[in-house]
Order: sequence, then structure tokens, then C-alpha cells
Amino acid sequence: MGRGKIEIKRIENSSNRHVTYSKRRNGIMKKVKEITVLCDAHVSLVIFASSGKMHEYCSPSTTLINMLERYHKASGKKLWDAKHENLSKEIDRIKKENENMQIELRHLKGEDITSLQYKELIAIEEALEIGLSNIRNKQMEFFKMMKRNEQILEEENQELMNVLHQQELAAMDGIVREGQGGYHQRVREYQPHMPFAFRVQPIQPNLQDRI
Amino acid sequence: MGRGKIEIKRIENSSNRHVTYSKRRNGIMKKVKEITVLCDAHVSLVIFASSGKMHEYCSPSTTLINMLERYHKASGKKLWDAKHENLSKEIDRIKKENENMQIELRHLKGEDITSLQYKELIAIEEALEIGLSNIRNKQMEFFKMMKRNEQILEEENQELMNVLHQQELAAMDGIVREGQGGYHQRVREYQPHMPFAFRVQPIQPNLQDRI
DNA sequence: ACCTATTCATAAAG
DNA sequence: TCTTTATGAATAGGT
Repeated sequence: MGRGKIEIKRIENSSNRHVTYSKRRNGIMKKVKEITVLCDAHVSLVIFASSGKMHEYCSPSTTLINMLERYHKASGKKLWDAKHENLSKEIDRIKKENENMQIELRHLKGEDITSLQYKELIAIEEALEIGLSNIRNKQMEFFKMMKRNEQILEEENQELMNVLHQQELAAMDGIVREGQGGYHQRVREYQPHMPFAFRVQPIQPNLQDRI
Repeated sequence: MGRGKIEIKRIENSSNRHVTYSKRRNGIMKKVKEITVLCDAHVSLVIFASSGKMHEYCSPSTTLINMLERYHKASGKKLWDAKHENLSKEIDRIKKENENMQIELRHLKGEDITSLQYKELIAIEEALEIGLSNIRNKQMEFFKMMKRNEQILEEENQELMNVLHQQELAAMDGIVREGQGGYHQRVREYQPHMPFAFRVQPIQPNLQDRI
């Protein structure tokens, strides 16, 4: 393509070589830009003239660094030193960690649990139980209070029953030996552990609403 | 250069685009090889097709790594450090993401919640509540049962107190008018709502252990 | 740098 | 994908 065909071998004439270099370099640059536009290609081109002068082209949609990264992935050739490889490995490691946490989070939120084993479900349940300990502690207070109330009532109840029983016996006895009034004393002996009005009340009156 | 002139813009016809890509890529490769030989140039060319497939050329007298090092020196752009920096940034980004998830996990587990806002606590509580709906249902059963027990006991207690009071009055009356036995009937009238032994018991006897 | 004869690259079609 | 071929593009060598 020119006035004469040329053999593809080093151009010995320095001047000619440099002229040809410039011309062909421009031609290549143009072609490279064209293929980028025409075909959605990503191109990275770096040329050093024998003089040492550098020219480069990189498709506008990317960067040289990006291209090299893709090159790394595509070819498997290690362009990076050990340091970079370590960083890459750390990224992979953290991403893996990330993924695991994502899964754990989902599980705690009750998502994606259909495929879980029984043991895993148990573990998640335990984690949730720990998480709700604050709420549960509040509930526990309420629980204990109710239990205390109940116990007091039960004891009182029992005692009242006893007193009643005693009275019956005394009354039966009183029919035979009247006028003794023995049970009067017994009745007076009984004192409720505390008046109802002063009994311990739920600290959280709205607990029912919250449940 | 062909049967017709074409405008330099993306070739919409996919088939044509791929054909043109192959042809022009080969053309560029050839030109690049030629300039390498003719002009003692050092060339590095990396092309990615839109499909992702990669082709590369590197002048035989050098390597890509060597080219990049020369690039580094010639342009002053730090490819390694830039790459390093990018990796570091990504690590930071992922670590940040990681940290956020860690925090969320901790919160769900009830840890580090002292500094939370009310709304955040509500959100966490809601998440936990959804996860623990089963357990809460069981607790609810137990709650209702205890409340029932307590109410029954209170009523019973009240009634016993009433009976006792009546007895006292009757007894006082009996001192004046002996032998009437009016209160005997009253005492017999009272029946506990149910024997203690048959009262409703916690469905979950081990609830205390689990709390 | 420009010119231009000539070769080369390639678009479209088979 | 490969070949063909008409045509536009690139460029070698000269000025």
C-alpha cells in the first residue's frame, strides 16, 4: 500500500523508519478507535517507539487498570506481585465472610430457613432467645410477681380453709358443750398476710398490650 | 474500504458486528506485528470483544509486565500503586459493609444496644418478634393460664373471707341467742370452685427452666 | 508535511 | 466461518 510493496522486516534507514513508525502508529490508533466504536470492543494499546517515546490508547469506557484486571482474570497470568495477590485473597475472604453474615442475618430474621437442618434451627432459636433476653427479663419480673401473688393467695386460701375447718369442728363441739366460744379466739387469730389493696401489683400494667 | 463506505458508529446488526470485529481485530494484529518488525517498536495490545473474549499481542522482545513497568516510568501513572489503592479501597468498602452487618447481628443478639435510639430498638424488636413468634405463642398460653389461676384464687379467697366474716357475725349473734346453729348451714354452703389438686396446671412445667 | 500511485483492508454478498 | 470481490483506506516513496 504505497508506491511499492515493502518487505516486513526492520527498516534500516533511520529516517524512513521513523516516518513509517509515525504513519503506521497513527493508522493503528485510528483502527483501534474504530473497532472500539464499531464493535463495542475494549482496547488497550501501548506502543514504545525505538526512541523510547510512548503512545497509548485505551477505550473510553474503561481504564488501563481495569483492562489489566480483566486480563488477569481472563488469562490467569499473574501481573500482580504477591502483595496484590494477598489483597485479592483478603477481598475474597471478606466477601465470603460477608456472605455468611448475610445468611445468618436472614436466618435470624426467619428468612430462607426452609432448607435448614433441625440442629441449625435449634441454634438460631437459641440465638434469638438470647437476643430477646431483655424483653424476657421484663417478662420474668412480671412472671415472678404473679407467682408470688399466687403463692400468697394459695397459702392464705389454705389457711382460711383450715380456719374454716377448725370452726366447723369447734361448732360441732359447741353443739355438745355450748357457751365455750373457743373458736372465737381462733377466728380472731387469723390475719391475712396483707390487705389486698397493698398487694404487689404488676410493674407493667400494660404488659398485656405489649404481648 | 469495502463494497461501501461505513460510518464509524456502533454496528447494530449483531452478526455484522461480530464479523467486522474479527476482521478488524486481525487487521490490527497484523499492523501491530508489522510495526513491531518494521520500526523496532514495542507494542502491547489487549482487546476484549463485547462478548468478553480476550485477544492480546505483545512484541516478542518484551513482556506485558515489562511494558507496564515502562509505562509506569514513562507516564508517571502508578499502575501498581493505583491497583493497590483500588484493592485497598474495595477492602475498606467490604469491611465497612461487614462491620454494619456485624453490628446488626449483635443488635439482634441483644448486644451493644445501650446506645441505640428508640426507633432502632423498635425495629430490632420487630425483627426479633417475627423470628420468635412461635415461642411467644407458647408463653402466651402460659400467661393466660396463670392469670386464670390467679383470678380463680382471688375469687375463692374473697369468698372464703366473706364466709369467715359471716361466721364471725353469726358467732357473735350465737353468743346472744345460743343453740340456733345458723352458721352451720352457711359453712356447709361454701364449696371451693374446685379442689386444688384438679386446678389447671402449667402446660409447660419446665417454663421456669427455659426462662 | 503533502502528494499520489499503489497496495492493503475490508464490507457485503455468496 | 471461509471465500470472493468491489471499493475505500492506508501508506511508501518522492517532493
